[in-house]
Amino acid sequence: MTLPGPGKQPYHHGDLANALVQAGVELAREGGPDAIVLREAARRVGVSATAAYRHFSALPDLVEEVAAAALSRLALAMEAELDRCRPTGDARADAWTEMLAVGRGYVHFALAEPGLFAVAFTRDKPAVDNARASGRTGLTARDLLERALDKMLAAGMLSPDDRGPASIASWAIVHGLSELLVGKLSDLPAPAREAVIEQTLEVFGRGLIIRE
Amino acid sequence: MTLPGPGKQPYHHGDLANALVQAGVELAREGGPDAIVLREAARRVGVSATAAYRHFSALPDLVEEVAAAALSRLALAMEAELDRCRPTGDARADAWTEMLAVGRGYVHFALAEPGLFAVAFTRDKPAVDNARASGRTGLTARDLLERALDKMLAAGMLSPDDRGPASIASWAIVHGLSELLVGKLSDLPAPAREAVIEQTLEVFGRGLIIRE
DNA sequence: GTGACAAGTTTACGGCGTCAACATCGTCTC
DNA sequence: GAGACGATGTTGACGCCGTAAACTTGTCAC
Repeated sequence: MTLPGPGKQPYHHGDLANALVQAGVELAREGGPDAIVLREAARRVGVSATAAYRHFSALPDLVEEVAAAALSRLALAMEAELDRCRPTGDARADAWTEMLAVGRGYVHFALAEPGLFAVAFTRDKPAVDNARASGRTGLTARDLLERALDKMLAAGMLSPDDRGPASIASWAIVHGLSELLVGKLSDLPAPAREAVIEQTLEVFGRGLIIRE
Repeated sequence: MTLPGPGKQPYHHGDLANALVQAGVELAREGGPDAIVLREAARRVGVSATAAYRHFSALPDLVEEVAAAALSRLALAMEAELDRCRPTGDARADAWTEMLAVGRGYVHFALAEPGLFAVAFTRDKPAVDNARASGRTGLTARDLLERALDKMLAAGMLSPDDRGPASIASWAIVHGLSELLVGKLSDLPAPAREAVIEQTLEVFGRGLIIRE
């Protein structure tokens, strides 16, 4: 024992559940969903392999928590991108700027944190509590997208008939673009990647915006 | 031993590599990428656990083969959807019909075979040989998409300036829609799902097609 | 025939998720 | 205070997984 004083760790951790989720997030960042390994998370927290079972019924439970944290970080990244928008007063321009920011935030998060992004959309759990999956403003990634679409609608640049379809279509375009850039198109050099993102969002926007 | 006659299996399998890939495809159908388990594939083929190592350097090798097979099936599904198109002679209408068929084939395959679809886009292998990943006509899923876009271009309904961006944008919209419908939106009832697919493709198409 | 090589087998190792049994702590009651 | 008790961690064990090493069986070339 090298550290005297209060260094001796107590028998009980105190906040093991959160610590394990935190470790799980780190593992997910390093290697995606499959890298979330119960024994390794426990090891990193400095606790025995089976201690996690006092807080999670099994591994998928922990993965679900990590997924919620990942979704929250996605929302935070989108909010950060939104913060960089400076409104001009032109409702139409501002609405589209917000829509672009939301989309860019989504895709850039996927590129910056591919492991977390993959965990966030791991499909083997039914539903995630929205409260834990949200960002600073309490809104989820999807909420942020819906809000941008509502502003486009309010600005008269989106047909009411399109409001419904636009919801899933917008999500699909940013999600698909993210998955492709992180996966099959992962060898695109960064500059080309940025161009692709802008062009894709623009082409998609033309389908939404009412031609005047 | 209950079966007499020629039932005694030979020491050498004869076509073990293919048999293992076939078993891997079946496992992937049942449970996605994580369900591809070497020992189980060997068990199903009736061979010892380590026999696979005579044909694959390790598990990721087998997964890669399964992924190629899955991509091939995706292309086949898209070709089948294309076969149902009856050309009208109107180049513009036919081009868009083909585009829709390609997109529908993509999304419907994902919904019909979510496990294979997930394996096809598992991201931990660099590249897949296009020959093995193609369908009946020797074209990959992406090739089929590009061909539809070329026809739209030839029919004058797609601006040459958009031809480049349209490539990835189209892929992104069908891919993102597939991932969402199989994942986070998996509880959508089938009829609503079909409506979403049609509406999404239509909204996206409006962004591509030159407004006359 | 015999020797080399390809293809399958057995055995073994460490890592994983998980269960059952045991240990330690704070807390609540008398 | 004393002691019971529930929540939290630990140890040990089990079966499954991927993989490596050494051995066995079949085939074909000479």
